[in-house]
Amino acid sequence: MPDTASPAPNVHMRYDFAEAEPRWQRAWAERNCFRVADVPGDGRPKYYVLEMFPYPSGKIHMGHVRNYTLGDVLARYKRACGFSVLHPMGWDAFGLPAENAARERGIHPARWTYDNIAAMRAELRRMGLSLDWEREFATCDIAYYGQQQKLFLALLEAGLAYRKESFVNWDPVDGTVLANEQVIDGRGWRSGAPVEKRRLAQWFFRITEFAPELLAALDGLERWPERVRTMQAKWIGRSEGARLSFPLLTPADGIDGIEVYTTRPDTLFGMSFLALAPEHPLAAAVATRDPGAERFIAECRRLGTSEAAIEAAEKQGYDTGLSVAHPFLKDEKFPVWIANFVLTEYGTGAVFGCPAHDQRDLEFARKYGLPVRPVVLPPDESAADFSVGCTAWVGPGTMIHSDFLDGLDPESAKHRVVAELERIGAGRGEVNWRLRDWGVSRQRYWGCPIPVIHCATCGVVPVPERDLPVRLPEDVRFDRPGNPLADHPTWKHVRCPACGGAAERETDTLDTFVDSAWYFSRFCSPRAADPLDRSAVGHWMPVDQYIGGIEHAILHLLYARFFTRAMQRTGFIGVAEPFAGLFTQGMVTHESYRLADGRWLYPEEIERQVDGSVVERASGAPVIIGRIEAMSKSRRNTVDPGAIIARYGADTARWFILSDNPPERDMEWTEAGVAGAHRFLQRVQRLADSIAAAPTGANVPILFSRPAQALRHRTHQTILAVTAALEDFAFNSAVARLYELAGAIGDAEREEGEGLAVARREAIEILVRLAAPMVPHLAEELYARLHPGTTSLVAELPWPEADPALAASDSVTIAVQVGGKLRGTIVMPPDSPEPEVVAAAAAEPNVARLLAGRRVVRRIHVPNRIVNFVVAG
RNA sequence: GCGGGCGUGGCGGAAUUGGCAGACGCGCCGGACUCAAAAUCCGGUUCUGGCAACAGAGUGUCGGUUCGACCCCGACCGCCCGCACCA
Repeated sequence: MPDTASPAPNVHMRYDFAEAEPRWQRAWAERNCFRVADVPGDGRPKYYVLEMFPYPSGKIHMGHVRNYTLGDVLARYKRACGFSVLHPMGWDAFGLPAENAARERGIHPARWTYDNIAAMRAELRRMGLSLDWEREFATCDIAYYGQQQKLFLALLEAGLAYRKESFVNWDPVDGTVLANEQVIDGRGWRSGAPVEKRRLAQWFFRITEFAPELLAALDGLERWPERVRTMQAKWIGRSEGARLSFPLLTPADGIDGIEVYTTRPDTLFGMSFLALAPEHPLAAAVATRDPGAERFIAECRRLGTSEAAIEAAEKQGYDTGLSVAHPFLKDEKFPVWIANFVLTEYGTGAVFGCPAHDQRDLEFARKYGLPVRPVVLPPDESAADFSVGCTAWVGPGTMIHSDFLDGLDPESAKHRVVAELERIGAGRGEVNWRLRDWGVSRQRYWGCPIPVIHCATCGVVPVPERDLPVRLPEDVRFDRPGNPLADHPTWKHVRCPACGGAAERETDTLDTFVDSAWYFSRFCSPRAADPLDRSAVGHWMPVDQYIGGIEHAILHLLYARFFTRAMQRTGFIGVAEPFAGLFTQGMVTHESYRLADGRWLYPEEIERQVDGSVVERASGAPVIIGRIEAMSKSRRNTVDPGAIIARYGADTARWFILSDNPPERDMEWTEAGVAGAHRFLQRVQRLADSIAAAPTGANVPILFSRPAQALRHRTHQTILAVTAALEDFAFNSAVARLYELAGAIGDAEREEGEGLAVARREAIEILVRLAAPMVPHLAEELYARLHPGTTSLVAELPWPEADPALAASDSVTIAVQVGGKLRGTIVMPPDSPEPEVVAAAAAEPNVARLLAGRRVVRRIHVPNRIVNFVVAG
């Protein structure tokens, strides 16, 4: 039997993370370390740190681990710095996968969702995140979506929500409508199915009303990545131009003119044709009596605009036979075409074609033999021989063949022609936006019911306050396609609140992006009887630091910005912008592995041979190492955080994920990296235990020996460096500084001198406390071992402060250059006078050798950094 | 096509923003301990020449500004991301 006697003080106690981590998690919970009030009265400055809340798929993935670790480091650090920190967690719980589970496995969406939440909550708790769990909610809680219905009605009343019939993006696989933002490369963002166009009555949020301020306010979001701001700006898409109308020479079908939007009114005299979108009302009217037009329009619809963008760069058109007059060229008439490249949603759904100065118009004109008339003469060209070949001229120049515009530059010509159009009443200057109103109707069960009632006599009637919330029925069937709410035998049949007659509930539910467009403000007062408590959101909002994936750069972040403004206008909140700071983390990647037959293997199914090759563990078959790419189930290059935490502990997972590289970049998850992180944490633990066991003597020594001083200097410099790194989100640099300090403590173990024991105890304690935001459990454990009997928790301690005297260096190393090349270094007291530094530099042996016999023409001295002798020749 | 970002050892990356390029980690090489291995500890590790001191080259390429450039300017090459018939 091994010796089982109690360990001697200098024998290292093993740190059992599996026992210790849950123990410290309980300790934090018992002391309510992370709880804050809705409206705190303690006068501490507030800091709201939020990570994008997860969809409850059932298991956390490494992306979650990275996201929540980053946020947790920040939350713990800010708390130590004296902030009162709001750090909540919840669940983005409505959505399609729950309905798919219901269809495929017969589980009720609610059951599936809440089971998943329970499983994921346990995994998140195991990570030791400093969350205020009392604020937790799921968006599928009636307490949440019921409040959301109140917000919807407020928006409806304010005219920010409305219903209209329109062409919508229809996802034939998911059987629902998608917002423009949810169509990616012509396909549904979830299903990947090609999107079709359908005409349906839908609910919309009037996000376009805020387009100017959503764009303008981007400039003020200084703590947002430039990338995200430019993406949003492009998405909102402001353009300046003119709207003008072209009268039809022979009014047809009750339409006597066509409105056109253009950003190039200066090229109006270069007009060659007018083109309508296939969905334009006049095109539809023509189609009723022209089978050719009807066929053409049907063909365009079949392809769909987005699909056509991919397939057919080819322009196609159909001549309606109609013509329009020109506002200035009175003797001329221009043909009206239907063209597949004209978008119905942008501008007026009709354009005038100026082939000489627009590439699309040029391609169209060449194909159908339409005239090409240049009106902008490029610099260095002569009007006599300038002609347009197969490339339109879109650059600067001088206006020609343009009557009263001749001689102007295009920019001045724009203003001039707009003024003229306004004078004769044919058009006006107009700003246009790419942003469309946000379609929020979804023909789905597992979402927030839209709280309105359709009455044959009264129209759309809001559900009265007393009848809220509109609760989802629980007894629904998923054995038929389509919306189970519409299919429900009784749920939708109600009395009209206005006239008392028979009426029907709206059966559409809200896009789940609505749920995530305001959850951050609900976290301020999650149990309030109203959607938001004014004083709570007044205290906590905006979110000081929001952290999440770049994939939400447009959709979620733009919707949240809009919805906050809408809530501001309807009086629920006092701020316009929800997120003062935004940090977008990189993805977690991993090598991928596949067998010769193409089958992908999970990392745990492979084995690395001594020669570096890889085989399948079960069969010994050779494995091809694939690309390092984002973890995905289809490539099986995922690593389960639960398994990592079980094997190495939460602290190791956190430490590795922080140490590998800067958090905004993609990181590669490697087995070697995790093992290395784990080794380091064990080393810190051994250091702490040996120091805890060593006597320090009764008193602090009066005199510290040279090595003791050096260690203290390093310790206090580390405080400064780690603090700066954390402020900068440079967690990998913070980690590097802590490695250095651990190395210095280890080195000091081999030294001797007065005060070393005290210096080492100070160093390890500082190390533990600086590492605490990153590895909170180990920090608590080691702090407790260093202070037997303490009742303090590191989670409650203030952030260490550097002693300026100790942090200051008593010497600096100055580089010495000769002719700009490094030739040696000298060590001097800081801020030494220039003559002394230069003299010492010149005396440095190698420098002196190289200066011998050469004329120094100039001496550059940068204090504490460099001396450069510029020599002649 | 338009917009944004990025190019530094075998790898991830650092460099106080114009002042010692390669911190720190991974990997690799060598050593100590061990019967041996693991673990741990110590040392080395940009390239070339040299026992060394040291010298030369070096931050995608070419050029420029500067006493001095990974950093600033110009041109180009490559990679990543976003948008894309937006009139």
